Amino acid sequence: MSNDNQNFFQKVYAVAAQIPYGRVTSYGAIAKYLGAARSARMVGWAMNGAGSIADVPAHRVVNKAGLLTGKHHFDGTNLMQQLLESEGVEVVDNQIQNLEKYFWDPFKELEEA
DNA sequence: CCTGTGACATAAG
DNA sequence: CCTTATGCCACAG
Repeated sequence: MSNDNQNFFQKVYAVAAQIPYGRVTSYGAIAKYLGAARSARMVGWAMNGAGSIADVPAHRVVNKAGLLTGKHHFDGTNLMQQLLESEGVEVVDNQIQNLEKYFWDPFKELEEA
């Protein structure tokens, strides 16, 4: 099908929208789940458009290191961190603590679902 | 079609 | 720890 390309953003939104409360995932994980592990940047970019979509909690998507690299795209300076902390996620210096504890793996969570 | 870009990831200095 | 460089790929103009 030729509509896979266009579905890329939709896929990103779909996965991001399924991130449960108090959980986080990485751009690379989503990208890989979508079959485009090298397109992690596209995931982030998709999140850029996600800012217009309330169903997509972009603040739950961080980089591989659990670092809030995308916080600069949020309204305030530490809004992203506050949102995560509000969900029970420990965030210190823009970095998620105990990432493994909060990490939400689309493969594990969705495939086994 | 070509160029620029980007919220990543990894490597190297 | 930091910055710089490269790859990678899809979208926008």
